[in-house]
Amino acid sequence: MKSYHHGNLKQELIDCACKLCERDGYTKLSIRSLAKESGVSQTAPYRHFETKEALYASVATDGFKKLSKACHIDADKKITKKDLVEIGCRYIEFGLKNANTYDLMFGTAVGNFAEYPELLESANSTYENMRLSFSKLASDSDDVIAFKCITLWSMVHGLVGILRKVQVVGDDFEEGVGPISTASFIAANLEDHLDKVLTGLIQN
Amino acid sequence: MKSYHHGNLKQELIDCACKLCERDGYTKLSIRSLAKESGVSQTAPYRHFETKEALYASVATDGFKKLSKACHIDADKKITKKDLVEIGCRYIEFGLKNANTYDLMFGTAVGNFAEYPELLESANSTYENMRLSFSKLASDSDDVIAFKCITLWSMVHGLVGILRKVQVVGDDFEEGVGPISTASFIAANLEDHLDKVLTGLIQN
DNA sequence: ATTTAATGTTAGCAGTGTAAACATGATAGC
DNA sequence: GCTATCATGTTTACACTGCTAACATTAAAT
Repeated sequence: MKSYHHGNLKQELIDCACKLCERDGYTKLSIRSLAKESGVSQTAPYRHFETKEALYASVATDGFKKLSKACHIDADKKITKKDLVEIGCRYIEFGLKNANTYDLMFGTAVGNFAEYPELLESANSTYENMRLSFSKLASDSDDVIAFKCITLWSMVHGLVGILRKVQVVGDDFEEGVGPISTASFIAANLEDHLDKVLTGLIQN
Repeated sequence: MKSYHHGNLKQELIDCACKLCERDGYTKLSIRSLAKESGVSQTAPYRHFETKEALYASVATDGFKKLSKACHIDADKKITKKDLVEIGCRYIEFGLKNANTYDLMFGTAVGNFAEYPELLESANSTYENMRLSFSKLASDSDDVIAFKCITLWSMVHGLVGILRKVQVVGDDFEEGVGPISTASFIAANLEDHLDKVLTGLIQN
C-alpha cells in the first residue's frame, strides 16, 4: 500500500516536468496533470514549488546544466579555433534537439533568473564555461574575451532561433527559395559557417 | 445607445491586443478580458479569431510590419556597409523596445506561420527587405546575398535575446563583472559591434 | 420582401493556478 | 518512550481560462 508521504516527490516532479516540457512544450504543462502523473493530490506540488514559475525555473536549471555539459571541452588540451567551432556546433545542436526546453531557458516563462539562485548559477556557469574556452585560445584581456564570448553566444543563439522558425515553416513549404533553403543550407554546413564567423571575430 | 453589432470589432480587438501584449506580455492576455475591454460578450471574439493562436498571429503580423518599417532604408540611395549597420541597430532597438511583441513574433506562441498567410507574408517581407538591402551593397550571387542576410539576421536576433536576458538580471545585480557588464557595453556600442561583425562578413 | 449569412449573446463544460484549512507522519527535545 | 513541532500531503474552494453549442439580431443578397 502507498504511504501518506511520497518520499521523493520534488525530484520526481522535476524529472517528470522536464520530460513533459520537452515533449509537449512548457505551455502544455500543468501542475495538476503533473501531480496526477505522480499519483499525488492536485496541490501537493505547492509544497515544493511556490509557483508554476518556480517549477519552470527548475526545468530551466536542468536545461542549463545539460547545455553546459554538451558544450564542455576538456580543459587539459590546448584550445583552438576548431574547438570553438565545435562548441558552437554543439550549442546549436542542443538548441535544436531540445527546442522546447531551450524555450524555457531563454524565453520569458521565467521572468527574472535572479529570483532563482540555482537557475542563475547554472546559467552563469554555462557562460563561464564558454568564457574559459575563449581564454585558452589567446591571451586577450578579460574585456576582449568577454566580448568575443558574447559575440559567439549571440551568434549561435540567434541561429537556433532563426533555424527553428524557418524549419517549422519549411516542413510545409518544401520549395527551394528564400530564407528557408538558405537556413537549411547553413544548418547543414554549420561548421563552415561558424568557422567563417569566428575567423572574422578572432582576427579583429 | 449601443447597436447590437459593433461594426469594427476585429480591428479593435487586434489594436487592443497589440497594446496589451506589449504592455503585459502575451501570456497575460485573455480573450475574455479583451472582449470586456471592447464592451462585447466573452465569446464575440471567436467570430473573428478561430483560436487564441489566431489572435496572436494577428498581433505578430502587426509586429512584423512595424519591424519591416523600422528597418526600411530608402531604396533610391546606394547602400553602404554603414547602412547595414544602421539596419542592424534599428532591428535590435525594435527588439528591445518592443520586447513582448518580439516574443510573440519569434517565440512559440504561434506554432506554424504557414497556417496564417498574412503572418507568413509579413515575416517573409521583413526578410525580403533585408535581402534587398544586401543585394544593393555588392554584386554577389543570390546565394551569397541570402547567406549574408541570414547571418546578419541571426546575429542581431541573437543579440536581442541575450541582451534582454542579461538586462533583466542586470536590473538586480549592478556589480560590474561577467556577462552583464559586457552585454551592457555591447548594447551601448552597438554600431561599433555590428560594424566589426559586418566587416568580417562582407570581406569573407 | 424574404431568405441567408455574418455577427453578436447566453449558458455551460472542462481545465487552470493558487490559497486556506485540515490531516498525517517523520523527527527532535525532554 | 512521549510529546511537540514541522515538513509534507489532502480537501475544498475561488476566480479565471479557452472553447463549444444553441440561440438572437441585423445587414446583405436574392
